[in-house]
Amino acid sequence: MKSTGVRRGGTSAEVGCALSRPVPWRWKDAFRRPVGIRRDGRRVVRPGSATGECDRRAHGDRGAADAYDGVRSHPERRMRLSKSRFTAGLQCARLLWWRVHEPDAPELAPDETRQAVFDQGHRVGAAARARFPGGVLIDLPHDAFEQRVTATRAAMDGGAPAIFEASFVADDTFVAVDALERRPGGWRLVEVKSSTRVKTQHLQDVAVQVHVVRGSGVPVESAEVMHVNRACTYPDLSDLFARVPVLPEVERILPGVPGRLRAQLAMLGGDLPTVAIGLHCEEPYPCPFQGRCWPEWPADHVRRLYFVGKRSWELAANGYTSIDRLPDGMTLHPAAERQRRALRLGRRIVEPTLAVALERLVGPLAVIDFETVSPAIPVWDGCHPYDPVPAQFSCHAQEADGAWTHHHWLANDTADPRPELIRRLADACRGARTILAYYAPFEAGVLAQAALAFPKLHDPVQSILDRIVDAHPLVRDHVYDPGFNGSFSLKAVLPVLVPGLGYDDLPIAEGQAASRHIERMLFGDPPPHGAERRALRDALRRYCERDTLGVVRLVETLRTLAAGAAGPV
DNA sequence: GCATCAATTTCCAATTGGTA
DNA sequence: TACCAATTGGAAATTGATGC
Repeated sequence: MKSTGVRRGGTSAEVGCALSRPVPWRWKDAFRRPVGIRRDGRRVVRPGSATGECDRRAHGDRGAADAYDGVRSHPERRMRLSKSRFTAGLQCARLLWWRVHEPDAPELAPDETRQAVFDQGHRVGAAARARFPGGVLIDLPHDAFEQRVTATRAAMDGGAPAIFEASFVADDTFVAVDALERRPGGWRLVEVKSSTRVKTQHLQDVAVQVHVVRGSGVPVESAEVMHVNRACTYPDLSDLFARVPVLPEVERILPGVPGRLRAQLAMLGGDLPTVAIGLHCEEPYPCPFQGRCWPEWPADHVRRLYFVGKRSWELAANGYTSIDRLPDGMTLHPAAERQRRALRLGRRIVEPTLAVALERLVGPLAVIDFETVSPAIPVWDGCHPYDPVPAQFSCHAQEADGAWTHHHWLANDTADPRPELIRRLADACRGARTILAYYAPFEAGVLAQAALAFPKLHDPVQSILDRIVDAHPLVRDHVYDPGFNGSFSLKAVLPVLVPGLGYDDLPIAEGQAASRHIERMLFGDPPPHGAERRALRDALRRYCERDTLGVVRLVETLRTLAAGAAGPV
């Protein structure tokens, strides 16, 4: 919900910046229209309200279109839009233009993480089909439009109770409906989503399908979003899906669909359009072409302000582009305030409070890290869709003499990994008085859930939870280095505070990639074998080990910094 | 994609303050 | 005293950052 900037019960919030007495800065003050009305009736212009550089940059065409004149000069193909193109076009005209005119753009090739999301979606889609007995799949090549439409008609005429990938064309737009279900009074259109709830963008998705299906002469009497149901608990998968009727909401959107389709087709007939960058670059989905439209944000740009989120767009639009030029009265998150000070000083800030915070870390220490798998369709007892289940851990544990020993375990088959993992982890942490994890709520949550599923594991889990401490606030609440670029994630912090200990040298360098590889190793069809499997397991071990070693070195660095900060400045 | 936690914002009702 | 606007404070909802 977007803030209107006006509170209930009065209009005076509209004139806040010009009140005669000082008022505390509120975030929304930065976002109101650049021109306000003072209580005395005079117009005021807020500072920095001239055309923002943000807008000027947005016009920064890179001439990419020129390279594709050849594509554009081809004779017009009649069928230009599809369901996914339509929704892309709703997000941004440039995104749609590039998708159509430059389909082989490297930005459009899914990276490992996006591919994993798509794969998960395909598995969910296949499971959804099993919920429609007797359904017929239109199993033809993706781009065989005419044959698919013909096959769909044949299936409808042949009395199929449900048709998967039911294909239709109208208004130069092709859609393939996930499931079209025969009903007494017509047909029910079902859109399958691997999300756990209906989202607003799903409604547009359904709307364009209803428009095209009805435009093909097929009566659509209801429409549903069929999404994954988090309440479902393995082994009972009978309620894996929830089905939500959405036709009333969709009917409200439908009148606008033909105009949007026409506008998109007209836009595609022209040159690359100009669109200002903004929030739509990130919502509802991060645009793969950000690299073409966005400048390289300087270290002091408000885009890099910690905890700023989408407000950065409004700040920039109102002329506030530099963090150190934000008004002094603007209250920031304490870490963002420290970031602003560090940028103004041009150096790292270490608060004297760091030493106090480090006193909590009573040795011997252990540092732990998990890698998890979160299948949309649960596979182990007591699990719900997307529950993260630990399948690998790394632990650096301090011996009595202060030396570090590394412990590690990685699942190797489809058995539930939790009992074995927790037994080994409890062993590894036996001598530790403090157990550190970076962003410990994640590890703690995963452990607590395992104890719920396996009551026998309660005691070892509780013993770990009693000693666990989060390393993340040690950095966020006490240290800022301009090299952090507004992030306190381990991947942002470690290369700055522990130079030389990054992730660049590792074949697997990121948690989501690790998760995807573990899933492939355990459930792949076929799973990797032989040398490939050994290499994969080695890469996973090295990644997880780097995370815990990183926290070990990080704590050492923090102790050195704290000792320096405690002395005379 | 999802979950969690903490921070922030919004909402709503109660209270306070000013004016007629 | 009645009324309205402004302020306050707590609850609920949303957002942002982090993890996978």
